[in-house]
Amino acid sequence: MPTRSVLHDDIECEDDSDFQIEDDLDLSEFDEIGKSPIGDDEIQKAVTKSAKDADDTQKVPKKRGPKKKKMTKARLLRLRMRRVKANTRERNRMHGLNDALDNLRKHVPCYSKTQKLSKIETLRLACNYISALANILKSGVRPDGVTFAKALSKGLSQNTMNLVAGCLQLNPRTLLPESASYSKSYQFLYENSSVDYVNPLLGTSDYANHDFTGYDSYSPSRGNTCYSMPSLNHMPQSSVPSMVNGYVSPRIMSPLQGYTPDNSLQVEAMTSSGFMRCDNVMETYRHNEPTRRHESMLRSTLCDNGLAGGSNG
DNA sequence: TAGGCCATCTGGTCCT
DNA sequence: AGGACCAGATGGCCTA
Repeated sequence: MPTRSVLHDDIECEDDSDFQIEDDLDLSEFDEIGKSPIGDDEIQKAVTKSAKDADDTQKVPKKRGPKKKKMTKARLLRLRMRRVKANTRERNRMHGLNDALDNLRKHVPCYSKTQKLSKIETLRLACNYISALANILKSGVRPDGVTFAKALSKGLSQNTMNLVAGCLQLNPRTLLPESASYSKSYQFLYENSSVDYVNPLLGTSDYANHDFTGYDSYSPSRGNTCYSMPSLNHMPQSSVPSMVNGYVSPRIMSPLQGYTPDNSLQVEAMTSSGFMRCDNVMETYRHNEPTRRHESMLRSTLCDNGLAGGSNG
């Protein structure tokens, strides 16, 4: 049975003589607590509190049982100081925990310095991310963006879901169960495009030299290329990706879609040198249902720019 | 204003 | 004895 220590022992005070300051009390140990020295005011607070505690103990009626240690003011002060030290350690411990959590935030798909994920959402997203990646390894199948986003979003709050959707350049509605029609249009964009689409979160060798820990990585202040996303300007702030990772490989040409306030879909294409606006396909896709004509126009535009293979029909 | 999130304090427990 | 870890309580801040 291990001995156990308590920061506040059961106490019993007998008379005023208990409150003589012990001669052997060495207060020098209280000069520095943990890594951060405590100020005079903190010591004074501790002394004041210990004195109050000592006063309070006089009101406690005596109990039967083994005789408890006498509680002197000095002893109370010592315990109080011990408590202060423990508080400092606990603070530092929690800071370490938070640092680790911050580190984890940088390794999950949705990292933003401006819109920090909460602790619980960070842990949930990390779990989902690990599961999703494990499934990919296990199945060897690369999921489409919507499927991947849904896997990431399991059990997340709506705000975090929006963030995930923004990271993957999806309309947040695509992650809702009742959004089959939205998913459909995205499936078209991802699966039927003749361009070499690469899921932003499923890095390939093309991404080896890039940091995909978060879209902040591509902010101008970090010296990376910054692409504009005009068609996303009207999206709810929580859904706007300040920059989306994964679209930087020179060979990547990806259809990019954004939503206007009336929920219409616009399509742009993007290359390593920036967005290429496909003017002749900028007609809005009402209700997100791209027509054969839209598809054909998009393909021909991409081909004209040497960014995609020939038309598939 | 209620609820979510967070930092901090605190006492209990376990371990060395 | 003392440190690490944990969970409950509390108060502050922010947002819908």
